[in-house]
Amino acid sequence: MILSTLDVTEADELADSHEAQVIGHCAVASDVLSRIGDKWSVLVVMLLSTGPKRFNELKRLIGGVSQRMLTLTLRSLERDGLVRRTQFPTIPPRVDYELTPLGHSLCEPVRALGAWAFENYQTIAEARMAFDAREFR
Amino acid sequence: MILSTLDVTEADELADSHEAQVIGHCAVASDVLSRIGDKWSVLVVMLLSTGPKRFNELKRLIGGVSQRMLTLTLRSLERDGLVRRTQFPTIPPRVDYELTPLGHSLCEPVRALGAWAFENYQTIAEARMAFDAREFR
DNA sequence: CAGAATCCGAGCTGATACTG
DNA sequence: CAGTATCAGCTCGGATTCTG
Repeated sequence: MILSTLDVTEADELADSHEAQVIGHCAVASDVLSRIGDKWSVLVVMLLSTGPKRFNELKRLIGGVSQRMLTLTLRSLERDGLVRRTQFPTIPPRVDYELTPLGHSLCEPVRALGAWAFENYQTIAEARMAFDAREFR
Repeated sequence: MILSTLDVTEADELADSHEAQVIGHCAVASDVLSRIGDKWSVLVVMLLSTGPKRFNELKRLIGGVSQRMLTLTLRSLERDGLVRRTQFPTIPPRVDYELTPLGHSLCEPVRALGAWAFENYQTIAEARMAFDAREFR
């Protein structure tokens, strides 16, 4: 179970140290990150932040995702209560996906991280090139 | 190459739409997330935010990490310019890891996400249980 | 102490075909 | 349209062993 990485025993053992709090706090942050850190979740959440979308609409917008992965991504977002799925029993079937309030609240910190990424990804790219250049001496 | 998921052709094709910007912006965010969204990077960065640490010191503090994964995590953080590695040619060898200014700047948005996680992970856990309960009807 | 190298199994992923 | 089912390929990650 992902969200119980920090079980009670471990927490108690380290209860006093300052690092324990850092670890505890970050274990939770880490779990959330590994949840939304996959290839598609953030993309989906951010696209849904502008309003409800249908399945194939998302698929087209994202572009590089297989229908299998989009299904799995949406299902796990729904499971975590970030996305609400509404299906209309029409023919052909129609399914809408939209963010829950919880999903919307996630957008803010994600946008903060996105802003950081946007400001620094060139620096990162340069650091990588410099690093890789030193590899081949 | 991770940071070029959004290549120029795609960017041009979608240049006008509003979603294009969402996608473009989020592709970068997504790359960064998939970079730090792995199991250990955030933990390492946050631990280093309190000061330089040695290899086995980090290993002990984190607890559940194999030395292989810690090595790989540190190396890729170093490659991205988030961590500086300093080795002292003593016997036994000693290696210090510390955050670069770039690494420190990452702490802020990550902390924001951590705060969100801390506030909401119980809600998420409940949503999961509710979802899983509905599975078995 | 701080790794590098190797092996190997579990799990993620994409492609493909099928369904209501 | 919006999925499900199945299978093969590949990557990830842990355990173990070896080195300067």
